[in-house]
Amino acid sequence: MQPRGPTDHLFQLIMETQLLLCMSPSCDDIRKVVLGSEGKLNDCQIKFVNEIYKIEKPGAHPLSLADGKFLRRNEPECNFCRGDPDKNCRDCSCRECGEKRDPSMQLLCDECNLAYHIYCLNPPLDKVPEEEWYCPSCKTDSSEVVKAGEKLKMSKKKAKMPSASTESRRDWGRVKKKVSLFSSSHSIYNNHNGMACVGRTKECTIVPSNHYGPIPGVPVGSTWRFRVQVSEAGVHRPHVGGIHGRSNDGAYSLVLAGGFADEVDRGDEFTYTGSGGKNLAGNKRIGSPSADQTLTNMNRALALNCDAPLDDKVGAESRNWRAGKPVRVIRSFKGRKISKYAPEEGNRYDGIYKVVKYWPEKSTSHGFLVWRYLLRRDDDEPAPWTSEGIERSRRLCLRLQYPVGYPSDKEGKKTKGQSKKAGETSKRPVPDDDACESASKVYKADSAEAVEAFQLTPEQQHLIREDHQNQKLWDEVLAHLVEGPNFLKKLEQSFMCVCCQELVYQPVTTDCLHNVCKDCLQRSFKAQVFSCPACRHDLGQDYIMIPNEILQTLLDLFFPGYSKGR
DNA sequence: GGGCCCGCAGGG
DNA sequence: CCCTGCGGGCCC
Repeated sequence: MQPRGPTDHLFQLIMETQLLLCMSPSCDDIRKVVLGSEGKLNDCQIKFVNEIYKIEKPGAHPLSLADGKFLRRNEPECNFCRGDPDKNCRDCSCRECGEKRDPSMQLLCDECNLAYHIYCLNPPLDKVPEEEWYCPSCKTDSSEVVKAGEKLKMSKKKAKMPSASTESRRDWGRVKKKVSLFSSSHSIYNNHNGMACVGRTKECTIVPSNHYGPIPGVPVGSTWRFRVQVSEAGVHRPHVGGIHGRSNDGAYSLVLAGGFADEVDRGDEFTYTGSGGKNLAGNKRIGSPSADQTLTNMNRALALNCDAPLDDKVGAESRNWRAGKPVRVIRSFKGRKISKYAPEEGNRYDGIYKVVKYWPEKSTSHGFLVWRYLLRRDDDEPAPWTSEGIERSRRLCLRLQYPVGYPSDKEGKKTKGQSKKAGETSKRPVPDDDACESASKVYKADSAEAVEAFQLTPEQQHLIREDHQNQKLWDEVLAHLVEGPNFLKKLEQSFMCVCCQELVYQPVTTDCLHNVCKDCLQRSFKAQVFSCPACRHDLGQDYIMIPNEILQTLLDLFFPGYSKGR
């Protein structure tokens, strides 16, 4: 085979990974890691793939870390052993003995990435170490090396293996490696910044980030403990910022968090203050007012939602307020200090509002100019504080969502020093299943009735009947209609492209009845792989890829705007 | 309870 | 790339 470019190498790997997946269905995570990347992986991901390969596929070759590019080392085979499984090789297998046996016992050095059998080390290890590990040539301080018989907790490397739980891998309180030019030791300390500095572990892909209006499947009243979760849900993407928008388009969402004492919240209507004019010196995210605000950036974006020509001098009032662009509004518990409509805990999605007018004014509290906005609610879904809304939230079993795997109190960190007595109310409520115990018990007997069933429009029903090829799949998916919001999640899973792991776009429905993005299938063919990426069924080199327009139309109906993000 | 300041995501 | 930012945990 001729040498190929990096993208094709990636594709080759994807294909091989899929073969692995067929053999080992517990490999959801490698699937995400490998397939979620577009042509290049970061060092971490490469290491991860290497580990999977060592575990799942003895004799496979590690990836190269060079340039962060997605190249398998010594493509197509190791330069030294040419991939011969019977040949010993100290380059792609154990550095000490060169033997390719026991791939799962081979430890990768966190510095040079070379492999060592744990039993080939001197002294040998009896387990894969929990923390970072450095090989004999990289290690410079023997006190940092985990020796045989030392106490070992749950191995980080093990925890990353596909056989481990498929729970989120959020990095609770990140561990930083401090490297000093003058110190030879690999000192490790814990930053313990927890949720302050974590990144997203998921991303909303069913709609693009510049999507106006509700997020499909997220009902009014949905509540998350942390802003990063709100971002993951696609409801309000910035982790910190109050307004999400684009200065030449408009604002998509905002968060009410009581940042300004002179804001007024009447529930169905509220005033909001623009951003900027703050002193962020000292690497701060929120500062004290120190200058006049301007109608630029996010402030301009929000002004563009108003149904009136933009005016950055005196502001403007909408001609027809309902005609303005919709803004998703989230109320944070922090707004409690100035608003009784703020939730007691977390960040709650309260529905769609429109900008009625905006104007500049001198803040009474600090004297600098701020841009002020009046927003008014325009949503058919009942507001969470109305009796109708409360009833609906109950029916939909909405409650404060914590991140998956969020550490519990008993692990200590948080309550240490606070000497909170057992049983005393803690900020951290009980995990999901017990939270609204009494309510869920009532519904347990017939949980399907507990939520509002998802309603299909006549158009959707019609198109589903027309999508003959996917009839069986639709039957399966439609069985989940009774689960309400969960239906869309099921739908998304069922029509996820096995290559890019996103909702299929321009889907080709194969003879073997799988749905793959046309682009993904074309990439496969370009890499000389002519089989169905889902089941390996041979499609033939001359296969004509015809996108399933009915399915595309349906997916656009269910997930408005998602294809714009492609 | 207030000050400090970090990674991260998003826009420009 | 650089700039922005109605978080959040920790230390005092």
